[in-house]
Amino acid sequence: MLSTQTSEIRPATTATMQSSSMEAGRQRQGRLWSNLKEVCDLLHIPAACSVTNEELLFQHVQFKTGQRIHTIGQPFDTLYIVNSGFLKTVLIDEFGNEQVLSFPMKGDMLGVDGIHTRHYSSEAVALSDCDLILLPFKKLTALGRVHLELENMMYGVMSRELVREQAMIGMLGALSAEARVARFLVSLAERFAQMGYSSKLFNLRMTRHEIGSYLGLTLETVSRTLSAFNEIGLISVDQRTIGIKDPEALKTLRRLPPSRTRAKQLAAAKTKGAESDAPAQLLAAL
Amino acid sequence: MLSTQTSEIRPATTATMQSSSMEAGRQRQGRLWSNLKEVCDLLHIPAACSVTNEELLFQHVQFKTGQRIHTIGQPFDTLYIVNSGFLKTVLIDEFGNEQVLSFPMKGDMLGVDGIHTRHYSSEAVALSDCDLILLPFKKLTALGRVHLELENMMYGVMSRELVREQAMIGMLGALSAEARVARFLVSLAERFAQMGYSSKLFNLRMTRHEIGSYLGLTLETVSRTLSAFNEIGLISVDQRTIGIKDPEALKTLRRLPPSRTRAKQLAAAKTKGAESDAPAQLLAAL
DNA sequence: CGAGGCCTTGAACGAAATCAAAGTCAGTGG
DNA sequence: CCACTGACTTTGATTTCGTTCAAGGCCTCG
Repeated sequence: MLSTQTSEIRPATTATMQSSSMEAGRQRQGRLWSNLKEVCDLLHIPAACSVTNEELLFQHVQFKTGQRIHTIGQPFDTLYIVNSGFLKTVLIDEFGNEQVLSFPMKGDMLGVDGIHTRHYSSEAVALSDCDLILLPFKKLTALGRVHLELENMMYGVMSRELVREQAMIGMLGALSAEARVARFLVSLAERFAQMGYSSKLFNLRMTRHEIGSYLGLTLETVSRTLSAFNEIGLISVDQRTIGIKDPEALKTLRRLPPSRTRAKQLAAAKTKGAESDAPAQLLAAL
Repeated sequence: MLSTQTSEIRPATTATMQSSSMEAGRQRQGRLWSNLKEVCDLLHIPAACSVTNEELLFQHVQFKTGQRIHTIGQPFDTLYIVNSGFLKTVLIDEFGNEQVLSFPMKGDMLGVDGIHTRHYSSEAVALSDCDLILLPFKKLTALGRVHLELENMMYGVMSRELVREQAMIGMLGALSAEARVARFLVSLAERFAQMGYSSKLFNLRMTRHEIGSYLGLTLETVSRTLSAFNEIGLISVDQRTIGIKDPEALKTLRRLPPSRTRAKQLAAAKTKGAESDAPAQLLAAL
């Protein structure tokens, strides 16, 4: 487990990754540091950063698999950017049940929920060995007043995160189990592609239970749905190894929608009464 | 409908509300304006605002019931704060179905989702006549660099919104229909209390359909759940008038009481196990 | 007074949860 | 090296909760 966090299946740009991470940090006293430009790049913020200020450095910190980055209620003072590795963020309800909120990976920001009350409202846990960049919040806002790209970055990243959560709410509120799992796979594939890994074949970092929690489903439903996708050829599944076979079908798979589909199905059922076209019904209707 | 947006049942602090809204705006050219302090107060941001700069004014705009504040894809340039009235924000999926994301009211900020892409990613609609304060985003960030309370306010409000959405995700992912409706009522009651209205008796501003969309349920389920709460004395319901009878029970409710019909069914169907402790099951278990 | 939205309630169905039992895999220690 | 352990996954059988379909009532407004 420890050794697999960087051993993606088909790390298409291993060389690139390594060299860029060499660029992206300079060793100092056994740790790594990044400058503003590198931080902006990581966040995909178009930083017309005239000042490649080498004095403006942000420290890295490493976490091992299973370690907690921050816990609920802990006093807030720093944000984190994921430089490498995989994590989960969770809420804990009044009886200890975890609700997974996100699976942050390279380029994501952690800790924003702590700004409001000055205490983190969620918990972040490393699912693999991780390298995070520390952004002390006070320092960050002060710098933001001088380097406008940075200020812009902050607002942009927070807004982006908000939009992401809105999409999540929409998904939980409106989509069927199959559609949720399908979209989850697609978004994972896209994230991997962005990071230079293969979007066709990858390992899940999280358990079925964590996926289920994230998607508002049970682990059995997740497992069954993956098996069903496998059977109809949309993906291949072997434990945590996922192969994406038909990304387009996954993207357009959605809930057996309100009235229209149902009408069709009823009509079909009434006219025939015996023709069960199971595979077809798994696909998006309309 | 138009005349009811300010006529809350039992407007406990009508006088206060009116006088404060007199304070909070000065008439100029037929419109209202607010200064920085008033904006901060509205957002419940502790603004140790030394500079009660009267030159620093933000314009109000009024919307009538049903009017759209912004639409999806529209270019973003301003944020809004709700000074009075009730709204909904929605996503529209690829076939026109609405997914309600929030019901903003006094003190809430709108439009934050537009910062990232410079286009609004949701739509906001007035559910009653509304008075909104305009915050041109460019102007706002520029001012934030001078007035640190304002900058702080921005980060704080965005973080608060993020936390709210996280709680929403947790709710949609983990709670039963009854628990969702119960929490919805509790949070509404709390919002009304904050605004100086009664938290015991109020009118819903939205249809069952909109509530259902917000909570990830059908309108029938919402209606049935409200009726069930009414029957067991947690609330009173008459169309859109809701009376909160037992706020504590609503807050802690997990899963629903087996209704008498269900109890009957169970009794009729089963004579085997005699361990049916229906009354105890009325309250949240675990 | 009639039309159209909105709300309530019932009956039947179905998607996902729950309960249960094997099967797989990684790590551990004899 | 291999058996043991415990966490994770798959699959099947059954149950339940929420949806869907349907019908009727209520309120507002023209």
